[in-house]
Amino acid sequence: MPPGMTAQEPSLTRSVEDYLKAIYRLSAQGGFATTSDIAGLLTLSAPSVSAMVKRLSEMGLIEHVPYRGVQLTSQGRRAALKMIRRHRVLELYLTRNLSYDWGNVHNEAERLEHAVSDDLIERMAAALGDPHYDPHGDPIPTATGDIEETELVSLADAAVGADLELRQVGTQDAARLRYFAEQGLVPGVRVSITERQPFNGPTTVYLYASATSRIIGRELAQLLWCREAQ
Amino acid sequence: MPPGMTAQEPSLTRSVEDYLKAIYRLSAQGGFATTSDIAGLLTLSAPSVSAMVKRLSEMGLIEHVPYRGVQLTSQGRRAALKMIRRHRVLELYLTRNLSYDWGNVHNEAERLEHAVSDDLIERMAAALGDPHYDPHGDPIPTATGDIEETELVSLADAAVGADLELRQVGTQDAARLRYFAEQGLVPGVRVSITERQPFNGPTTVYLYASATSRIIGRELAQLLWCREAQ
DNA sequence: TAGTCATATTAGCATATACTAAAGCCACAC
DNA sequence: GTGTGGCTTTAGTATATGCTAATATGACTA
Repeated sequence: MPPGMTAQEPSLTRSVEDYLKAIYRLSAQGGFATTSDIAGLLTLSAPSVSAMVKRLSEMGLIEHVPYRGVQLTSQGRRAALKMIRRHRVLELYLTRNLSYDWGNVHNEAERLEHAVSDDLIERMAAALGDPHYDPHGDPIPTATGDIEETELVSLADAAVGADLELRQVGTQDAARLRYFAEQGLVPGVRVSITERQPFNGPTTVYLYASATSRIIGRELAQLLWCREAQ
Repeated sequence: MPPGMTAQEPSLTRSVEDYLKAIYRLSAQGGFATTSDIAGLLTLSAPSVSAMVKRLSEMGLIEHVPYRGVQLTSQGRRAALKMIRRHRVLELYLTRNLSYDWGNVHNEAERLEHAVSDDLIERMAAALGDPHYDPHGDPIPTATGDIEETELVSLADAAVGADLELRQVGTQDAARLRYFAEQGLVPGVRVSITERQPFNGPTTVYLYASATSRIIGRELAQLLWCREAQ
């Protein structure tokens, strides 16, 4: 490539963009995103994910360790952050300028983020005064792909009623990790806190993915680090 | 279907939506849209169009007369007008609220029109004060699918520099029709007037599709009815 | 009226993406 | 240290959409 020329990012398909976003979320803490986690997040079958993982790997967007999982390459990370910027700028624009409320805005942004041009996103960002946070308080990556790390809160301390995304499980203990996995409490899942008993009592959470609830004792809840859901 | 329930329009793919729009434009004067006209407008091969025509026909969106061409059914026309409404509302919104100029706005709207929800379009239309015309002066169909017919101007009278879409050929004479077809002057093509000789002289037009120019005498130019290009 | 040529269609194939069913691998448990 | 169960991958298939090459059709021309 001649000097002074920037790499021409190939335009990605909608599916590829969705996979990259999912992998970004699942591996944000530096670990691997597993096939079944991705399948769960995108509501796809594991074999479909396996096939796509192979393609993404050949495209240089992810690193794949068979039977282990995947991580984004810097190219993949850049593409994922671009989609997240698009999503969050769109959510803020639709909320501020077209009276969407937080509940409706996600699906609209989810479709638009694949269709808008970079130019339109920058125009929207400029119209909003180059914002740093979306309507949910999540940080908006810059156009150059930098993002502020989000603070995490443990499930034991988060407010009742909060919509959360589980980001990190704060233990290496296999038994506990297995128990969490059995309960569907893995990084990436979205939960809502429905109740908490007084005097350091258990927290009750609703899992959107399975439409079921879980009661979690304080000791375990303190291990589940979450952030406000996107 | 129980009374009081409205028909659930199945969501169409991006390709299908593009075909319906093209067929609408090509058959706006009541005639048939031919396979090769559609292929030319969408820059696809004729066999690809043939295959899609078969599918659209089975879906009840068009009527197909083999070796003749196609026309929209009322269902297909409704879908086409919905896309045209989306396109024109988007163009106006982007122009008015995000500083797009007429030259840039078409491509952006072309992609967004497949991704926006009805809800978003109605919010944009409301924010614009329920407009009746897009930035090019073309009428915007209503949400219920009504559209005002556009005025046409003959190529002999349109201003030099105008960007036009050929909509209707004002003769039944076979020799003239054949000549127009040979020259690529068929309904749906987009042209720009580059020059006109004085004293009722010929008009020179540039055809975008073939990137060539044509010099057309006044008698023939008067038969070519155009509208401002979308 | 018959031949020729443009246009339309069919045949055969490619790619991207999804699925289910079957087989492979790994790691915990005993 | 081995076995079993769960997760991953492979095999085989389906759909939507595109292409080129070959064939079919129909309409003007001579």
